[in-house]
Formats: sequence, C-alpha cells, structure tokens
Amino acid sequence: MKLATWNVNSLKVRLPHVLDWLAANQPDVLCLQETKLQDENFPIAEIAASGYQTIYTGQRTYNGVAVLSKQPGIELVTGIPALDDPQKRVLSAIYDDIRIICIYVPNGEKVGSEKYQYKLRWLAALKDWIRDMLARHEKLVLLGDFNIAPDERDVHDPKLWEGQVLFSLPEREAFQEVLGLGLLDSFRLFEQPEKSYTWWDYRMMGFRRNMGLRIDHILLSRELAKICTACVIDKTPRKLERPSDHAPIMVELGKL
DNA sequence: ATGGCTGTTCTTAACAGA
Repeated sequence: MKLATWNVNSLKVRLPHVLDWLAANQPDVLCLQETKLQDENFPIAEIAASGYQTIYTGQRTYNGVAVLSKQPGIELVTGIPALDDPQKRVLSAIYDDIRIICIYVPNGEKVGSEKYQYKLRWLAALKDWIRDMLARHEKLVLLGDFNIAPDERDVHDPKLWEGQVLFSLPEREAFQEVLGLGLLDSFRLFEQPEKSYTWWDYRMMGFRRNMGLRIDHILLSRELAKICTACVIDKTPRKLERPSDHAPIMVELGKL
C-alpha cells in the first residue's frame, strides 16, 4: 500500500501536476493541502477520470484539504472535533483498515504573533485528538503539512532559522509531543540523503540552491511502522513549470 | 534590514504563505 501527501498550493493551478503524478506513482491514497477551492469548485470529474475518488473540505482563497483514493473511505471526520475552527485544515477517513488523518497545520506567520498563538493552540488540540484516535485505531497515519522542521537536519541553515517560525522550540516541542503519543517519523526509519527537504522558497532560487526545510511529514503508529518499507520525497514535480513550493512524500507499507 | 516569488481576490494592491 502506498500513501502520500502533497501541499499543492492551489489545486486549480496544480491539477495537471497532480494528475500526472497519480498516473506515474499510483498511490492508494494521496492527501492534499492548500487546495484553496470551495467545495462546489472541486474538480471531482477530472480526478475520477484518473481512477481516484475524493473527499474534500475547502474554502475560498486559503487552506482546504482533500484525500484522493482508489478505494472509498469510511467514517469521515472533518476538522478536529473539539476545536471550533472555521479554517479547513483536517480531513480523515479509514482506508483498508487504516485511519488516515490529513492535516494542514497553521503557518504561524511569526514567533509571538496572533497566528503563532493560534498555531500552538491548534497543535495542542491536535495532540489531544490524536491521543484519542490512537486509543481507538492501532493502525493510524498522521500526514500532511506540519509547518514544523523537527530537527537541525531538516533545515538548510539551522543558524539562520534558529528561533524563527517553523523551527522555534515551542513548535518543535509540540511536534515531539505528538510523536510521544506513539507515532514514528517514517522518513527517519530509513537511511536518507543528506539535506533532504520538502519545501523550498520560491524566491532567491531556493530550490536550485536547495535552501529548503523538511516540514511535510508522514507519521505512523507503531503497528504500521513495523511494516513500512520505504519513505521517499519526490523532488520531480518541484522541477516542473509553475510548481508547488512543496514536494510530495510517499510511504510504502507491506502486508500486515 | 529589506525583500526576494506565487496565488488569490467583488484584483490591477493588498494579503498570506513559509
């Protein structure tokens, strides 16, 4: 089974990239963030023509998440149940017995800002919810754009980013607390190339100079980590014309 | 120190993203 996540930064603009990527990689499940589409504008027909069905929750201009899958999911959840949040950032369903949770964590803008406080509150609510979900689902995947680089290895210039949003200690601690519930960072289960990132700034030739951050993640419950055989960041779509600033990541799971 | 790209909007300037 192949599970993937990709912040597409506007599905309207990136739909051709997504369809090409689906055809080339054939994931069983692909989670998308920053679709930036209201539900009535979601391109279900184009995606269905590629052999995928979709669940989605979106809004105008900002945020929006979707889960594309070969098989239908059950027990859909939209948003973090205990969090009263109009922003469309969370979508979850069960696929092939696995509870998939697609998230788009708030960016946080700047350490100390109102949006940063919202990010930390949001992460605290996420932790409480994931604790509940793990108690109910041994097979669980939490994946998406976390907007947190967990470790110095995940930052092209840790000195420059020290204390900055996406790499500040409170954010990294919140990430570790989620892991502490019983999740593993699939990317670090395997040997990886040095300087592996999932996001590069559009400006200053960030991608060409590999000035990136690893802020998109696929976290696996212990049960699933045991059967995970690979985790790969695919930089191919980042090289296309008009790319998303994020690259997709994919894990492969063997038989239970 | 700043702004640097990109996408979106009751657009052509302002904002948010990371």
